[in-house]
Amino acid sequence: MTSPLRQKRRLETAREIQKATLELAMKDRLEDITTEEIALAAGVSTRTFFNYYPNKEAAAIGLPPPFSQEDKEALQHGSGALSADIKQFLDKHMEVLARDEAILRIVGSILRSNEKARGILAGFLAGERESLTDALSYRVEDPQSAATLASHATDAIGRAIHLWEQEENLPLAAALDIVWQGLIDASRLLLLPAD
Amino acid sequence: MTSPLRQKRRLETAREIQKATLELAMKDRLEDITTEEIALAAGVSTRTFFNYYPNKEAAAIGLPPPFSQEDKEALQHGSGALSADIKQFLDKHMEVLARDEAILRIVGSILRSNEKARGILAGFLAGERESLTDALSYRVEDPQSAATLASHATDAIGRAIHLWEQEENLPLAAALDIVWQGLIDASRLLLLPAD
DNA sequence: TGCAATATTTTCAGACTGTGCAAGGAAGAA
DNA sequence: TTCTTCCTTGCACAGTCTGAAAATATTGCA
Repeated sequence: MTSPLRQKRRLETAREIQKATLELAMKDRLEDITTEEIALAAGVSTRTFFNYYPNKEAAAIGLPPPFSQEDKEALQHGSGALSADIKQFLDKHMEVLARDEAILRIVGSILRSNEKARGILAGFLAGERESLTDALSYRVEDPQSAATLASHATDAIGRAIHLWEQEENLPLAAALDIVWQGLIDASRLLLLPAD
Repeated sequence: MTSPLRQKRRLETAREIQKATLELAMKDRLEDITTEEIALAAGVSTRTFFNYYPNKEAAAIGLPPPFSQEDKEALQHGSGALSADIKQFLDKHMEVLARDEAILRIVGSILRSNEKARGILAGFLAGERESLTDALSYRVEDPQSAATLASHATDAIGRAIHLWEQEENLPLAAALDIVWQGLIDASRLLLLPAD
């Protein structure tokens, strides 16, 4: 059994390595940095680096916050309008993401140019989406609709981050508001009959 | 200038290499195959392999068909209900994908377990999504809605393929129909007020 | 405190990936 | 044919990642 102290230390080291990775990646592109440099900067051996992350792209992404169990349950048992409840769920998650804006920005820029990093994040998001689908299945009978909504939700987060990266002085929460409105409008458009 | 003949030869070789990659990947997992083995099986040198694809994951994915320019223009200038026109656009694309069902199935299974491959495909899809967003911008004023719809569209394709992989005897086109219906239903759910 | 058990980090060796470069070969153009 | 261009190849080399075992550090407990 791993003691809580050790788990905490592990998380700290993981974060140290991510920090070192991102700092180096701000000067050079991630591709031009070697794992050796990162390990050196983080103060661990190369082998230890690989004990924490399978590759430097994963190190750059770090350990993104998963959807909160509590929030998922709240969504599951919510009784408001579905769209309002989902929006609230996303707001909560955005709040968590906003705690590490600096990291989010750098990771975002890396994701834009690095396919491998995108793939790793996509894998993580697929898992999150699945867990969200499960939660939504309690409120939506049709599995396809539940899956669609979960997909819309993770998508909205991604697009909100994208918008926030582009627009100076637009807070994350506000970016989500805009994206969300776009989603609602798009839904309306999809239900519109021909002119 | 590259002569048409050479371009054709190049495409053929690219396909040969993909074929060799997929054949080997059907026995072993892609991770356990070396580029050397693939090159040998494809009858080219390792160095040539890397002239065609930057890595074995890209070789497995090959050159996925992009959205047809013609179809995008038809969507752009279409005058039917937006949802019907998008659906038709997707139907057309699915038809193209269905021409290589065998490859699609193997690639699908690889994508499920291989992050790097996912990343490569994600990058490709991001480009396609962008071009679709441009096309939709002619019919939808709000950029967010256009981006949302484009995202929904590529998403639907992905989910349709996923469904088709799971359900025995469900044609690709039928899978898209189901997924699309889920999308429409989800749109309706999002516009619903609280109970 | 100090020992034993356990977890972590490091060292080392080695297989595999991916690129630059220069030589050789094949197809198309003149 | 001869020239040109593109493609393929072999070779060398830097970098990635893994397995195994030795060296350290941490924890729980006497």
